[in-house]
Amino acid sequence: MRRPTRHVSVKDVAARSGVSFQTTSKVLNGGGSVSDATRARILQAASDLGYVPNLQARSLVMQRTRTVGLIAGDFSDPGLSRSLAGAEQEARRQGYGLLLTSIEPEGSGTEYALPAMMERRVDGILLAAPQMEEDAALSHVLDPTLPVVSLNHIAGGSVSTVCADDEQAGYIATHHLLQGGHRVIGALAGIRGLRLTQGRQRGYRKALEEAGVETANDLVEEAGADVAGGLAGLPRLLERRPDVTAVFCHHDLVAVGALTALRAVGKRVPEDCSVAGCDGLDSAAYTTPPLTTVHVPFYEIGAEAMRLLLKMVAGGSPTGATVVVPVQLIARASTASPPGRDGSARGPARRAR
Amino acid sequence: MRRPTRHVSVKDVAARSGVSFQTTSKVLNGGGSVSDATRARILQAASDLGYVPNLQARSLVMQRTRTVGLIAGDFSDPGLSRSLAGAEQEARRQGYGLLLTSIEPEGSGTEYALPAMMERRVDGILLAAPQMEEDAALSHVLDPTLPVVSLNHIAGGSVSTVCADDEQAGYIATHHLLQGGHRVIGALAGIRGLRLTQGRQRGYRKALEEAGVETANDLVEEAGADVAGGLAGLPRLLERRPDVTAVFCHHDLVAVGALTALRAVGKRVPEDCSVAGCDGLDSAAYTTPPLTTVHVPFYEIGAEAMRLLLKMVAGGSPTGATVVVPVQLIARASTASPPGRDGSARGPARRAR
DNA sequence: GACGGCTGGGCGAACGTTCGCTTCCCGGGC
DNA sequence: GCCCGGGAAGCGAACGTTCGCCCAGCCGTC
Repeated sequence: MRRPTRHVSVKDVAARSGVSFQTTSKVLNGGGSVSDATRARILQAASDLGYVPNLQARSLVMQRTRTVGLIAGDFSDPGLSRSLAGAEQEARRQGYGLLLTSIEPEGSGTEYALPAMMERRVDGILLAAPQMEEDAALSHVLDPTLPVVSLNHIAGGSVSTVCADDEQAGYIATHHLLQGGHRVIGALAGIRGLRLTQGRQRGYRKALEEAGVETANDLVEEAGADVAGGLAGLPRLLERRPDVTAVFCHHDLVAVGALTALRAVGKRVPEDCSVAGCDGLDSAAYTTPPLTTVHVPFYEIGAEAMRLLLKMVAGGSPTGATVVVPVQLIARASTASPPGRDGSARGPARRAR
Repeated sequence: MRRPTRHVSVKDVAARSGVSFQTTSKVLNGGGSVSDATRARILQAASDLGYVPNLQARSLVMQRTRTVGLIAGDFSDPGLSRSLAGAEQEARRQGYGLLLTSIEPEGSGTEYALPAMMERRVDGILLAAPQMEEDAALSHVLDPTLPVVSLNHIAGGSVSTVCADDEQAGYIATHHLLQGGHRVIGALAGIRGLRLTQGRQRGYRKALEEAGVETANDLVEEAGADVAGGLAGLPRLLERRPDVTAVFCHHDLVAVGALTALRAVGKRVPEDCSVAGCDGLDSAAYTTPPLTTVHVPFYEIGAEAMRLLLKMVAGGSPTGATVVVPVQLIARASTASPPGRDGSARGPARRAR
């Protein structure tokens, strides 16, 4: 079952240029003191033969693979796939390979993904799977000497994370609605238990409390993170609280569902009800009406996480700082003043933060 | 710069169980004739020590890495990211690692991506980057002994590909519009030069020709593959041909842009103009109105491509069959009969295929 | 003229595996 | 009592690198 053709190795190059293979190695790595003549000869031979260094062998002696692992959740998730793009780009920029695994929605990655990465001796691991937040055992099974960065909070707290300022996200979206004059603002919350959801929810409540308006529990409805969740969640919310004039959705996809659901019950957006999303997906710009949202720089988060990870790899330290990335409001046409109020966007509720 | 902690190797396990490391290796790989007693002792020692085999070292002697490379274009592209998911899942199922690189929109991948994979001695490469179609040099620089499968056509023709039946896609979308009674059907074509675009365009023309309706060049407008393309392309088309009553968009994202653009000029969909997309993105179900589209099984395409690649890897043969995957129409509310015609969806234009 | 330093290059070892072959020992058959 | 067969384990080599150390020659210097 061996591959039929042998690759050309340093020894082949050495034989062709009449030196020892160790000297060849020196030359090919730029080091050592070798005369210009032999250097040229070796380089020539290498290019003649089409020599490609074998990183496996190099890794063996160097004890580092210049490869990092990335354990991802569902990369159909647009946010995650942007982060992946950022991480990949940064790894590539620094000359690292990226070994990708995803884990099933139920799984924690402990059974397959982690062993697969360990066997391949990755220099570090980037975690990008929300479902890993649940797994308390994870931090035990993780090699404590291996640099790990996560885009999600990991139980145990020893893993450094890079993520968006979710509290700020919830805050500025809600604040924007308050500024518009809304006083009964519902929320379609994300996946229960996730730090992200908790953060956005905290921001939402904080904004409401600061403005001195109602923060009742029946104003928030769980809606998951996809369109179907919004489609189902909004009617439930509306049934309980028909008086809401604005809804803050933890996710843009949920907002898309909410938009559709509102249309279905005959409510106009934004005239009858405003909708604000969160995530800043590209597609949010093309809903009807275009969705007000909070832009989360997923790409930069992925890149920053990889940057941090590689710094830890280079420094040999398994722990690093935790980074929180700021977010930004993008106001569009899905939010306006509530019915029966003329549209002074800059209301008295404005607060500094 | 070496990693501070040594990993435990077979020698460590051997030392602890009092046998030679080769015997340990035998046991750990299930082979050889070893007494049950020592086998148990070795297994125990391995688990005590937390032994993790080193695939680098194994690869070195086995001459295969159980890792395949995947060179992707932009994986913010929803279709590509679905294919990626399918490919990853299949690789994982078969115990292969996946080394991921993406290439910049301009690049062909020859400069960085390919060398990076070759150095890491991947067992095969999956190509998933549309822009590689352009690069005629690619098939030369590719190691002819290395199994390669592509999701896009590769110049030179020696690379086996797995892709959707794009001609069928264009055909059934157009056919559906014809069935609705449309006779002036425009097209917003995808990225120029791509096989995918050519195929879909061919299907579009074929359906029109079979129905005996006009196939003028001024009915087709280039619109790329994203929302902005549709946003810009539709007005251009409409200006030239204000009489179109239906538009076939090569991509759902383009259709989203077209929908928005139509709304902007005061045309109702589908009453004034029908719109059909192609790709079958999830988000197409949630546009206003929900988009009629052709479902392309990206996930299965990715999985099938990986399956083919791994079969080639196992068989040691660098070439394999080319697979064309069927597609399926999903009729939704964005298509109906043209204005001034009552809505008999099953018109006389129906043809078998 | 001997010695020291520098330069160009070689050599052996190590990294962690797998694989084929040899060795040892024990039991059974003639 | 001898030989042979077979099971259990060991040994050496190889995979393709990097690294530290050594050695031979040459030049300059006192």
